[in-house]
Amino acid sequence: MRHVAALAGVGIKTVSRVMNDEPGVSESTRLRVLGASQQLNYQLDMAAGSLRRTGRQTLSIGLLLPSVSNPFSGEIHRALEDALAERGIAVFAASLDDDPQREKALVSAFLGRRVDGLVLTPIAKSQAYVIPEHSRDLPMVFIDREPVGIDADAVVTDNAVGAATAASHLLAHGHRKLAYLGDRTEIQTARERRRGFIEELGRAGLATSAVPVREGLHDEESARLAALELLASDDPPTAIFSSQNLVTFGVMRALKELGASKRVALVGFDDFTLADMMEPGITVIAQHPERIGKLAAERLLARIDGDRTAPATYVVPSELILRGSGEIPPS
Amino acid sequence: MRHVAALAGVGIKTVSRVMNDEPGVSESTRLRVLGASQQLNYQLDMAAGSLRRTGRQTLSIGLLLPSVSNPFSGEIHRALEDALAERGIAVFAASLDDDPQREKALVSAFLGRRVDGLVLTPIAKSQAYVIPEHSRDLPMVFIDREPVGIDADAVVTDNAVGAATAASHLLAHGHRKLAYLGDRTEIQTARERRRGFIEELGRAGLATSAVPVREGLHDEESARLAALELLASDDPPTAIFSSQNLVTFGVMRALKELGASKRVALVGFDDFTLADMMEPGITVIAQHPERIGKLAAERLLARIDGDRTAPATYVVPSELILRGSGEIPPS
DNA sequence: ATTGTGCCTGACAACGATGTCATGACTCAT
DNA sequence: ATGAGTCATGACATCGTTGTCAGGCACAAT
Repeated sequence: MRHVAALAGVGIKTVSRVMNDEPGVSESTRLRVLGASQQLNYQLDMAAGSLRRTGRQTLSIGLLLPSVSNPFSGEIHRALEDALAERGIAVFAASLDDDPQREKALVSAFLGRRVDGLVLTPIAKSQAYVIPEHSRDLPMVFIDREPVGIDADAVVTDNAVGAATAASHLLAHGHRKLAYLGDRTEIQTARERRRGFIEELGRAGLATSAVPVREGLHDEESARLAALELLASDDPPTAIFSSQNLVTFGVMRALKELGASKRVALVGFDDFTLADMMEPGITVIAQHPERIGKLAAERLLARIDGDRTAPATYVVPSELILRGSGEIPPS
Repeated sequence: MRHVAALAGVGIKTVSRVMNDEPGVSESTRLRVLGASQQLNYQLDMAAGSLRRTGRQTLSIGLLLPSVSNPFSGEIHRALEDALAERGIAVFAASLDDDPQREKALVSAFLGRRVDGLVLTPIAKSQAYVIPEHSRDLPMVFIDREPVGIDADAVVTDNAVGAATAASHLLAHGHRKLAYLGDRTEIQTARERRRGFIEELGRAGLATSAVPVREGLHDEESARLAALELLASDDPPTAIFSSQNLVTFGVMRALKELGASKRVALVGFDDFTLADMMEPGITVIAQHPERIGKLAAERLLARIDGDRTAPATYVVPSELILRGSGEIPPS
């Protein structure tokens, strides 16, 4: 900036005024400064600026996702980015990989970079460790799962309701022998989905203790094996609910292997590309990651703008999408 | 930092030393400072630090992708992140959306944040606008496509070779009537893939002028329509090569509608989830985004560490994956 | 007693910007 | 001509940190 000032023959403060579009600079000096800055290819240093600037904003936020390569996370990321880009806010994104220690380390890395806010998918057992920052009014929105040990904004899918919808859909198609295949129970959303599914069966008068529940499935292969085992039992289910994409894929593989794709009903939680191109099409409870991202961005911006209302949890409804696999009648 | 110093009863420079693990601090003061910093929940301000620090690194880089919600981009992002995380480098990620102006604006936004390096997917017709920064030794690696108007590092897939492999694979299975469905020709990779495909047919002695080429396809629907039209012609192709995921999906839909999935051969460029679960499985030329990301990270780190060798283009080989659709013989 | 050698330690300037405030030049009404 | 008001401008302190350097202390060697 000094060089620009020298070249334009003005004080550095005047350069600062021009670069920030502040009033009180005559048109002629403005042009002179602009010319000099272009000639030197000068660009304002945002970090240095926010050091002194009142409010001290860095116009950047931190985003913690299960993995940036996960399509669901990608959609959230994209929606957030779009909402924040309008305000010139850049996004630091990082992957957690189900590692609670990484969660803390990354939060710390973002804090050290003085982000204006944090959007995070909680992984660790408790998020109490960010209480100091939260109390200091660092804007913070949790997504996908509600945080534990801290009262903060959260944006989540109606997991239990969605799973219950799946259950009642299968019941309505005449199924009485249903099975639940789910992810690890440490994951809050997995627990919620199971609860919603089982409770709905209970409301319909089914002996829920007799409903096969297979949990702890975190990849395609374990889900495939669990489904094969279930379907090979004496009294196999006529309908399966899978609580997550990878589990759904595993079940699909098992059904295909057994040639049972058109005989056993399947409803999966989470939509996925080409679900409608499968044979049959896969009926799903779709989440709306783009709405989650958008809503999270809105909440975060509101907090950044000084909203001090009590934290709340915002629920984004899921949606049942009929494609065939969920409408197969019991055999 | 002042507060920590005051609480610990030391000078701020000593606090700085402790926080940066510099030598020359007695164990007793070190503990006192550490205690005070924890009590105050103090965290170093990286931005302020790098302002003064020699080398002036911010430990953050900028990453420009077609879209963070695109799975291919997501894989690259993830591989980059993993390689950079070891050095404590954080990643600003942003989506370009095929908008050349956005490319420039985002580069500018990252420069203003004084990133230590840039990894970018070029969209604009020329990347000459970053020459000033590149000359100033700002590390820069282009991915997926080679930049125009600037001599800089690039990491790309062997697009032409991959497409040629697809062509020779189909030829080997006896096809003589092949069609090419491709993306917009403004996109360098699309042109390369077409070139590789057509040239290979030429080498095999086919009259390439007779090979139907449909380009400018950028989404499923336009690809579907193009495929339908081709297949409804007097002399329909017995094999189709699609140059990109969305185009492949469109072709798959068209084939399904016509009940021709098992009659017309199909090879797609780019792998995708569940490709093996389709009926038949879809044969593809798979790219390796994770290798692209890893290699880009390595090049960037080398540049950051002062490597001044001449810029080069690194080619990541693609891979033919047989799944059935590409092995259908001509009818 | 003096000098030298390490080791800790803190005062101070500097990084690149912005907030505050004083200054000088004008204009305009009295 | 005078005082008030407006406008453009730059000097300077400051943001939170690190680089430089000098000072003080303890201990060993002379």
